[in-house]
Amino acid sequence: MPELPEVETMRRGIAHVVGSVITELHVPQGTCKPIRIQPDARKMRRQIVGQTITSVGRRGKRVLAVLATGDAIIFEPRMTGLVLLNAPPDEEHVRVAIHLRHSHLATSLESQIIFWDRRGLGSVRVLDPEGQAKELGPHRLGPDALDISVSDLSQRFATSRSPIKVALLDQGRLAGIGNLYASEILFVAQIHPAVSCSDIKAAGWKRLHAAMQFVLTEAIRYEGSTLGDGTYRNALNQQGSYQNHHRVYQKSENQCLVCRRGTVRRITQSQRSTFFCPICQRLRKRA
DNA sequence: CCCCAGTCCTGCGGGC
DNA sequence: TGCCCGCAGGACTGGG
Repeated sequence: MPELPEVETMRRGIAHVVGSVITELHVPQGTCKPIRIQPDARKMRRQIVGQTITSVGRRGKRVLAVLATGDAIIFEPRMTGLVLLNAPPDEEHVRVAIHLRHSHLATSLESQIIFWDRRGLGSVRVLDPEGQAKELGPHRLGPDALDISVSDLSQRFATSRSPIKVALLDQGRLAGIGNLYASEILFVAQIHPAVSCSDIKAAGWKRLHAAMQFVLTEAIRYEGSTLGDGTYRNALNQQGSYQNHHRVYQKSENQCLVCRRGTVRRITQSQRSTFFCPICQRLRKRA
């Protein structure tokens, strides 16, 4: 389930395609239901083949390859999507292959950006600047979790009466956090996941902000989390290792690593699993 | 506007 | 051995 650290790792993994020219677009017709492609393969091919990639970026949980025309290819992995350089885990779930010529290299190497997706909930779209402003703009997506300031964070959340864990998943408020990192961040911030946003005080927003920067940066350093199903991979089809450093996620019944007294609990919030330590993360905090 | 349940989609593991 | 069901949780949709 790629979240900010996994998507940032994918972005970094394909970053050196900047300067390359797109020579071909393949949309294989596999056995599984096709993913969302916009526009259709023929129009997309017309729009991107022959164009140079001028930058590779990230917005929340999406990877962007921006072309010299100003158009951008937007990869949205959702649950099981991967943005790879060559080497997909298997052929049957390759959804899009973008062939490149590294024209800036004397050797003229060829390679491909591959969008691979087992479950097929992800999408690949090419949007012009107007479409990008509409789909990625501030009214659709909140600020990136690695860019937001403490004051902006508290202002955007404090008026909500939702539980903080649920609110953190709202990409319109804040972009990049998903189910796994929401639990990890709240644990480090020592905030109970069921606390209403409106009950969090200034000190709490400060801790949450610091924990968010800390956990996301740490997770990027370990190239993200490859969970038990082994789906998530970096651009070279290698596993991340942050799963070895999780503090609470999928650690129900484990002893808490910080207080050594509490037992990690799993609860369900908005039909999603949340993990926390009931001793470190009290509903009523620090009287 | 705000919030929640339902939906999409595939692969895996449990129960019988 | 095979089948069905539930579960995983990204983002979107419809309804209260």
